[in-house]
Formats: sequence, structure tokens, C-alpha cells
Amino acid sequence: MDQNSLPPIQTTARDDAVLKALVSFVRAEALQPGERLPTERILAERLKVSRNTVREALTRWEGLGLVERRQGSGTYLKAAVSPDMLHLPLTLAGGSDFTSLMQTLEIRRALEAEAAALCAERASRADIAEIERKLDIMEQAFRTRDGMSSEEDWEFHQAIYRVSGNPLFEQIIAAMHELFHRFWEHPLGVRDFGHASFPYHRTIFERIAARDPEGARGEALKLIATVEDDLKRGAANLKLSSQT
Amino acid sequence: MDQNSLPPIQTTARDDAVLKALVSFVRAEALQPGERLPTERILAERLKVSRNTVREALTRWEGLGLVERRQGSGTYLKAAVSPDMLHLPLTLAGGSDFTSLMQTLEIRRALEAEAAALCAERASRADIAEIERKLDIMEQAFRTRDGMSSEEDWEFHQAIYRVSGNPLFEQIIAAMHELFHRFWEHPLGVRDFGHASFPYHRTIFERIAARDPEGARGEALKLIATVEDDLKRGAANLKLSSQT
DNA sequence: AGTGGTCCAATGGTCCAACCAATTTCTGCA
DNA sequence: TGCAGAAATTGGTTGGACCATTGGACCACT
Repeated sequence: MDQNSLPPIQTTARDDAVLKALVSFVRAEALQPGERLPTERILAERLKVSRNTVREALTRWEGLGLVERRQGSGTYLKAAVSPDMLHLPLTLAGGSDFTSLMQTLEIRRALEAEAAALCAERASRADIAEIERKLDIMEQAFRTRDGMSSEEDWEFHQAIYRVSGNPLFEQIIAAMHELFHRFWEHPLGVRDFGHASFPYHRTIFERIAARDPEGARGEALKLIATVEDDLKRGAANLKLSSQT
Repeated sequence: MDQNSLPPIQTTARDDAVLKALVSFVRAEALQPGERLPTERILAERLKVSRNTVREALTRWEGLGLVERRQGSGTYLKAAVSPDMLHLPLTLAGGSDFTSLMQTLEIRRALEAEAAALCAERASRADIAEIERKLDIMEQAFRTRDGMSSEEDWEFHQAIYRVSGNPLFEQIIAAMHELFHRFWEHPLGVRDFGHASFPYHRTIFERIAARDPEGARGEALKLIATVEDDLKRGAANLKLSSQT
């Protein structure tokens, strides 16, 4: 490691300065997401600040999802950082009941449709090939395990968001996705949840490959509609089973 | 094997526990945004944790914009808190300001269209009257001041989000709106920014009043399109003026 | 070669006690 | 009464200590 890329800090507003220094460091060392950054003790020593100050700064980055701290192991970069980053902490008041889930789905419907349309507009040949690869993997998993595989399914959707060229899609939908799964886990009833959505993955891909934005938007809307139906059926089951 | 059946165990989570306790406290005391919460020293003593731990927790809340710390004064609540909050740290990285603005607009386009459609589906007579009232106020302001009034314009849109029945629309778009204005202020060129969007406010309202979801969605898309055009013109101006 | 056990150094998490810096509140003098 | 300065309050920073977890090294046994 190049020790010269971590000069000491001077002014007040310490923890902010620490973050700035870290940005420079990450750039200088060309750290990629997943790599480990220096230990808190080393950072404190090099920057000539106390370890607590370093921790305050890292806590902020952790809250923004930029790094992940693993006790006993180290602190790892989770996303690319750049000097001109804009952080928009958005806290939504969302419950974990049926209504809240439907509301997150309405958001996802809107974004999913738009992302699919943008993707159809902007996808290069390589992009299309990449999406098809993810689709094949997903279909393969579906056939062997005879059911939706949330992991591979999610990969497919993420590929679409990425190709849309707007990282906000992935970030917002990922948060919705997480909220959804936090509640879902083992969703009480509806054994074949997501089954109905399966065929629409390929139709979405076909519309994207055909550079048909409106078609892609339409297919995405159909996909979300099937999920909403499943959710309603699950809610009905839940209602029945709780009446015992 | 189903990997989900073995979730990681959780032994220590001090600062998380502190935040939970704070949520309870805020609810118990019915603290409103702007009010001061206990000092770090008192929290540390009452919760039987060290002040450092309290500070880590408060740092997280500060990063999420839930709280504001003023040295020498105290820590103040900045937003309502609830037990089940969904935190969505958005990060706009890399690109120029123009790119960031276009990306927020793409999100807004998706949500605005969906909100308008939902609104057209669900609006009651009273809702429609309320929206029309906001529309009249906006048009009045437009005529007297001969230009878009962001204040009244925003009120009109918010009314639509509210009637959509999904509070997430208003929350997310509000965040985009704020981000947009942080950049915008009075940005260089394009004197009549937003002028072109004016007529679409009434057409959106008409489609809502007619209970025509698809029509409302279409008009909303047109409105955002005019804003995007304005933005592109502004970017062109900016490019020219920066070449001096 | 592989399996499990033990040890140990590294690392993040927590704690403590003090001091610094900004702010607010109180006090005493004019 | 008014107001400048002292004192108390509060968040910000420091340095040092110890705890809990991790992951690798080493070893005994199969």
C-alpha cells in the first residue's frame, strides 16, 4: 500500500474530512467494491485523528450502504465512491402489513415498467446478450427446481435495471425488494408463489430484444400484475388461517 | 438445502438496540419534529451503555436525516420516526449535474404517470373537486405572474399523489423534487422554465375527472417530457456559456 | 488427504475518563 | 434595567483499555 496517499488531516469538521480523505484514498488505490480498506487503527494513525473519529465517519458510510463492517475481519467497500456523490437519505414510513406490501408493489410496477421501456431503448447488442444469459439461467433454475428461484430471478431483473442506464432504478427497487422479502420469508400459503410470473420474463426480454419500449412496458406491467394477484391470494389465505 | 432455513444468529447489536429504545422513547413522549431529545450523557446513563455507543446510533440517525445535532445546544428531532421505517439511501454517483437531473426525472416520470393513473381510478368526487381547486389556484398564479409558480404547481401535484392512495408516491417524488431544486435554484438560462408544461396540468386533471387512467398516464408523460426538453435546452445553454 | 481441535493475532465493537469547542444560561456590575 | 463576562451545558474529539468475532496456522488423529 502506498502510504503517501493517506496524508494527515488538519481542520475541524474532522469526520467529514476523514471521509474526503477516504475518497481520495479509494481513488488513489483504485479500490473496487468488495475489497478491504485499511483498518480503523491504521486510518486513525495515518490521518492523525482518534479511532473514534474514524469510526464516526465509517458509521456514516455504513449507513449510506457504501461500506460493510465485519467484526474480526475488516471493513469492505460495497459500492463505487466518487468525489461528486449525492446522497439522498430517503426514509419511508412503511409497515409490514398487506397494505404496505401492495403499496411497495405499486411503486415497483411503475419503476419496473419504465426501466423495461428505457432498457428496450438503450440496450446494445452486448446488453441484450447479457440479459438473455441471465434469463437462460433463471429458466434453467425454474425447470430443475420446478419453481421460481428468487435469486436468479432477481439477477435477471437487476440486469434490466443496469441496462436502463439509470442506477436509481436499481437502488429504489432493491429497497422495495428487501422490504418485500423481510416480510415474506416463508409466505404462509401460496406454495407456488411467483409461478404465474414466469412466462413474462421471456416476453419482456423479447420486447427488449426487438427494441420495442412500449411492448416491454406492457409485458412488465403484466408480470407485476401476476405478483399482485399472488399477494392477494396469500392475504386471503392468511385471513382464513387466522380465523381459527 | 434451503439456505433460508438457517439465518445468521444475532448476539450483539448494541447501537441498534439504542435506536429501538429511542424510537420507543420518542413515541412515549410524543416528541414532534423540532423538539430536543435527551443529551447523549443522559441517554448513555439511562440505557446503561457508553456514550460512544449512543453517539454511533445518533450518527446513523443523523445520516438518515432523522435528527440534527448542534454542538453546545443539543440533538433535535428532524422528522417523524416510527418503528417500521424503510431506509433508502440513494446515491447518485459519477455523472455531471445534468446527468443526475435527468436520472431523477426518469424516476419522476415513472412515478408521476403511475400516480396519475391510480388517481384516475380511485378519485372520489370530493377528491376531484380538491384537485380542481388546486389547479385553479395554480392557473391563477400562472396568469398573474406570467410564469410557472413552483409552489402552487407542487401543491397541485401533491394533491394527485395523495388521492392515489399510496403515500410512497408523495414521499419518493418529494425527495426527487428536493434533489432537483438543490441543483436548480435559478440555474443559468431558460428563463421560462416550465412554461411548456403548463397546459398539461389541465389535461391531466380532465383525464382524472373522466376516470380515464390510461389517458391520465399519457398526459402525465407528456408533461414530464416538456420538463426534460427544458432541461436539455438549459444544458445546451450551460455548455455554450461555459465555453467563454 | 481429510477432519476436527486448539491456539493466536488481527479487527471491529464497546467502554471509560478526560478535555475541547460551541452554545446557552446565569450573574453581577454599571 | 441592560449587558458583558463568567459558568454551566452539550456535542465533538482524544487516547487508552478490554471484549467478541474472525480467520489462519498448527497439530493430532483418522
